[in-house]
Parts: sequence; C-alpha cells; structure tokens
Amino acid sequence: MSDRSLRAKSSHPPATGVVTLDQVAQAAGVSPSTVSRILNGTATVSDAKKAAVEGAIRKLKYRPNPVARGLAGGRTLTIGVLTQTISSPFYGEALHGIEDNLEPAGYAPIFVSGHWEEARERKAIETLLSRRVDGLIVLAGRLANRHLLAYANTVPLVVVGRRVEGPGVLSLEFDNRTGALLATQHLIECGHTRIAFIAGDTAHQDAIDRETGYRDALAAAGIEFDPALVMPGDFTEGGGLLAVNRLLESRLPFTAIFAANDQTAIGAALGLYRKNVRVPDDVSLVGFDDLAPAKYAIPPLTTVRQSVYEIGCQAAIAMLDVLRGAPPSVNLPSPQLVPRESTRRVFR
Amino acid sequence: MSDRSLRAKSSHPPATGVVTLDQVAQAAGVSPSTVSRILNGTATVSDAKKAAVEGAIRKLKYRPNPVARGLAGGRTLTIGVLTQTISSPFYGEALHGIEDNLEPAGYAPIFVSGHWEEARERKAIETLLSRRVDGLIVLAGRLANRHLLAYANTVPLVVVGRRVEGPGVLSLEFDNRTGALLATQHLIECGHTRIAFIAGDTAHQDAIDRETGYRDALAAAGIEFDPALVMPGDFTEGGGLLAVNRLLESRLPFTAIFAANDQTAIGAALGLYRKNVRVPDDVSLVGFDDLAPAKYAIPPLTTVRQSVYEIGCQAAIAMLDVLRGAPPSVNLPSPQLVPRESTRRVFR
DNA sequence: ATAATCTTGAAAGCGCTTTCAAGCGCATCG
DNA sequence: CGATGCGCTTGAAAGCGCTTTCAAGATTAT
Repeated sequence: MSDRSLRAKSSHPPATGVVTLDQVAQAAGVSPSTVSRILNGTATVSDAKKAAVEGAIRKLKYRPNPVARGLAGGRTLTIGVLTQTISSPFYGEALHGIEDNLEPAGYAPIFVSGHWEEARERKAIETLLSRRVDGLIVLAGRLANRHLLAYANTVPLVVVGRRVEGPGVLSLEFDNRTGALLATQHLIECGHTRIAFIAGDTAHQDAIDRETGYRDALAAAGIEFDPALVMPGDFTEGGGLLAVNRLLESRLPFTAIFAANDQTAIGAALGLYRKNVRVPDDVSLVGFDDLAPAKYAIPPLTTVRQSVYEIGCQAAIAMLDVLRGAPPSVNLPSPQLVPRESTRRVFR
Repeated sequence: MSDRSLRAKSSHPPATGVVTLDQVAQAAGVSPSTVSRILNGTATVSDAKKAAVEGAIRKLKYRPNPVARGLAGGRTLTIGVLTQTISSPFYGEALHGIEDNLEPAGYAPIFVSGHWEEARERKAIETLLSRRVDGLIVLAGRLANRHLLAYANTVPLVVVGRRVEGPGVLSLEFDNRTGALLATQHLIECGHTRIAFIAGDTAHQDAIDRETGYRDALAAAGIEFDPALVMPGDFTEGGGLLAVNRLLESRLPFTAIFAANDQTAIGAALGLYRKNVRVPDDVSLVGFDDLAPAKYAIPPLTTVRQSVYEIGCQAAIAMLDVLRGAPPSVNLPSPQLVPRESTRRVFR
C-alpha cells in the first residue's frame, strides 16, 4: 500500500478513465455539449459530427463517468436492490437474474440487505436513495406498504414477491396458491388422501397463499381438511425437521407431506430418515421453489418450480422499461410441478 | 407509472436528500467549507462552530450526497466486489460477510459477476473502476495476476482465495491443503485405507491444494497413494455424481470418499444412494466448505469448515484498514473438521 | 511589536447535463 | 425578389453538491 499516496496528487489524470468528455470533444473538434448530446441521444446532431465524435470515443477509449453523470443529470445508472438475506439461495437466484439483465443495459445493481427487519429495510433504502439510485427493486421484506408507496413517489419502484398497489409501483407476485395447488394435486393424483402440510412462516403472505392452495386442492378433490395435519414451520430446514418430528409423534396416519418450501422439505426428509421412515416408500414428499439443492437431495425432491431467477430477470426488465418510459411488460412464468423421486403412488 | 413525469420538473428539491451541505452551512451560520471539514475531520474547527453545525445537521436531517462527494473528492464510499457467480451459496456467504462489515463503516459494496471468464472479469472490473470505487475486492476468478497487479496500481485491492503478491495487493487465501489434510486424516483415523478422492476443477488452485492435502495425509499415514482412486470432478453436484459412478464401475475396492467440496460430496451421495451403497455403512463420505446444505444432507455430511462468511468479513475489514491508511490486520480462521454422520469407523 | 500558528471563508473545480441563445438554411409572404 | 419567420444544429455557460486549495484574519507565542 506504500505508493498509494502519490495518486492523490497530479490533478489532471483522474485515477481511472483518464479520458474525459472534454477531451473527446477536443479530439473531435466539437463542443462538450455536442458530445453529451450524442452520448445521450438528447438531440439530433449532424452525421458528420456524430461520426467524428464516435471515432474519437473509440480512439480514446472514452468511458463516461457515471459519478459525474449522476451529479449533473440526476441519473446514476444504478439500481438499488433491497434483498433480505444476500446469502440465501433463494435471493441469490433473483439477484443473478437482476444482474444479468441490468448489466447489458449499462446499469449496475447495488445490493443491500434488510434482514427482514423493518427498521433495517428502511435504513437500507435510505442508503440507496442517498446514493441517487435511478430505481429501486425491493425483494419482499416487512416494510409497510405505505412506506413503499412513499418511496415510489421519489423513484421508480418494482416490488417482488408482494402485492403493492399504487402509482409508480409495479409488483411482481409469485403465484403461490396455484403452485401449492399443483403440488397437492400431484399428491392426490398419486392416491394420497392423508396429506400433511408443513407451513411456512405465517408472517409472510407466501406462507398463507401456499396453505390456501393446499386446502383448495383438498377441497376440490373432496378430501376433508384435517387441521391436525398442518404443522407450523418457518421456511427453514430446522423448522421442517421439527415439524416432521411432531407429526410423527402425533401418531396421526399420513402418507404424504407437502412442505411450504424446499428448505422445509429437506429438513423434513432428514427427520424422516432419522426415524427410519422411507421417502418415497413410506411417505411422499413435495417441496416448493426448486432451489438447486432439491435436485440432488436424497431422494431428489419433487417440487414446484417458479423460477426465481426468471422473476429477477422480469423485475429488471420491468425496471428498465419504466426508466425508458415504456409501459412495463411483465411476463411471469407460471408455476410448474417438477416431479422427481420423492413422491410415488400409494399402494395400500 | 403515469405520474412519474412530474418529478423531472421543479429543479430545486433534489429527488432525495433534499438538504444540501450549503443549507446546513447557512443554518449553522458558517461557510460550506467548514461544514465539509467537520464532516471529514479534515481540519480542526472551533468547538462552537462544530456544535452549531452538528446541530444543524441533526435538525435538517442532512445526509451527505455520496455522488457529489465522489465527484469532488474522488472518494465514493463504494467498494467494488468482483464475484464469480452471485447466486452460488459459496460466494453468497462471502458477500454477506463483506456487506456486514462494510455497511457500518458507511461503505456500500457494488457487486458484479465475472462468471469465471477472464474477459468478463476484465469488463466487470472496468465497470467498477469507471464508477470510481474506492477499493476492489476480487473473489477468485481467472484473471491473470499481472492484470490484477495493474489494477492494484489504481485502487486498493484485496484478493480472496488466490495468492497474488505485489505492491498494493492483499490476498487472503484459504488453507486448502490443511483442510484436506484434516479431512483425510479423519478418514484414516476411522480406519479407512482405501480412500477415494473426487477432485475439483483442476484449473483452480484450490482443487490442486486440496488434492495435495489428501496425498500428504496418506503419505503421513504410510498409506500408498493409488492414482486410480482419484476421480476428476468439477466442484459441482453433477461432477460428484459422475465421478462416483465411474468409481463404482471401476470395481476398485474403497471404503471412503473425500470430495473436493460439499457440492461434489452431495452429488456423490446421490450416486451412492442410486446404487444402493449406504453412507456411512458401506462408504464414508467427507466434503469440504461446510455450506448450508451439508448440515441437512442425508446423512448430514462430515465436512471441513473454513467459514467463507468469515473470510468475507476479513476481506472487508482489511479493505477498510487499507482505506484508512492503517496496516491491514488479517486474521484468517483455520480450517476445522466438522464431524457429522456421513463417516464412521470401519468394521472389517 | 513581530513572527508563527490556527481557524475560516471565498472560489475554483470534479466531469457531466442542460438551459439559453446564437447562427444557419429554408420556406413563406408581400 | 428581398424581407420575415420558423426550425434545426451547435456552443457558451451555468450549475449538480461537495472537496480543497489559497489567502486573509484572528490568536498565540516570542
């Protein structure tokens, strides 16, 4: 780190891009304004100058400085993304989708985590806003809708995984009910009638919707809903493990389990394994989300896929549309059953 | 999105912070320079003015605009992080650690993915640099050292998971050899002598070091190294699955497998399960990394833990040290064996 | 009283966008 | 046919919010 100091000196060559818009203008024999106009397509410029400028840009390898742009124009080419737990596989996929779509458009995402705490989410958004992000993508969270709406007044907002309605907000929801319906139907088609459900954290609408799908499927098949077969869970493996233990201890008969998400299902699988209950021989098991580990679970987990990656893509695309002033086109994939080896037809 | 347009108008109230440094200065009855000095601790200021300014800041809820700071001072309070696959659980943890430590210091990370392609890594770093990040954290990758060193000339650089030596670079390495040694020793202590190894992608130094640890442990125990027991892999579940199939087909006797990482081990576990080979009854299995899924694998996977989260923390802390001009203190946790249920003593 | 040291404000940018108005070519009109 | 006007391209200049010289005034030391 020794020679770092000498960098601060020598006012001219900026640390990085070195080349500035002014230099491009000079090289092309036009005014800075013209270069800016070409860069932004803000006004028509004669073909001759346009060519000259573009040539100069290429020759000098000029790259506009987003920081300066941000200050001057108010646009930073930065999208703030509020995620809850950056390391969770679930959010990871969404972030991946967001990044993949923002990057080619010249936007960079900046991520902050809210950790499912309203206060931290608020603070995180403030940080993002103070950095003058051009748009905000919020992945779920606990922040009250009215706050979200207030932010939407300041900056385009795309909310993922929650329903928020209002001017300036676009929300992309997962179709949790349908997904859960699919999962439960699959079990029913396999001949199961005693189907347990391990719920998610009921503080999340997702959890509630998934339970609704489960109940709707039962109802549609004329299977009586047994509240004793519904175990609380919290969307984690530990929760799944616990729930399955309780289920087993209850001695209630059941031949299948639908878990509110893959993590829960994986925890449940471990619980069953510990008690020597075989999947799928003794009990069929279905998860939800189709996260990476599901595919290599033992046995590979039947689950419902609603590509989180894809949703991330859609969120980014919608954001770009909005920023471009175009009507956002949202095209959510519908949930699909992914049959694997954790479910099978009943024989009894 | 209808009423978005009206925002662009009304030049005065900036979209966000609203309050500017000038306003604070005015409210406190001092010059902007003074406020700036207090904010940055750039010079001594009389207590009276300091108090006045701090009061004004609180009253007005002033939050400095990082964009403007970036332009004027060259500091953006932003750290660029080059990761390879943002959605991978491995990197996810590191990012989490980075974020957790940067945030309280007022820095925000901005992430880009290199996808293990030199060209994309280069482009990603250029993007980061053009955004005038104050520092760069690079997580592994394929970018040649000399390029990395060149970047280190421009901006403080912390490299994680690779050895890069030179001025302005700090590299944090995993102790892969020791970790692998631990894993293999554990197997040997359990009485195994026919221990297969499923390698990682040998384009990564990590993979090579882990194999070295494996061989060193065998040698130390006086067990002859059998190259036929080493199967190529690629750090993915699919690779582990394939490798185990080949191993089984080879009909070579073995009673344990050490996989180059958890993902490989989990793939291997599935392969064994498919062939009705029981873990740990027939074959003991050890992974490496102790990623979240290892704990809930069936059976829970014995593995080597070298907290990636912790490494992320260390990288961020080191970066902050460097930025602060302090000598970076790196304090890497040493790898530890995490015994779980996928290994057991041999009985034969 | 004079020099040396501090505190403080004025002013000049950082690199870019965006009015504002000038300059130009052309069509229209008396 | 020359004057009037319109629309278009273009450059000058004023910031965006902040940092940082520079130098002047206020203090303290000698």
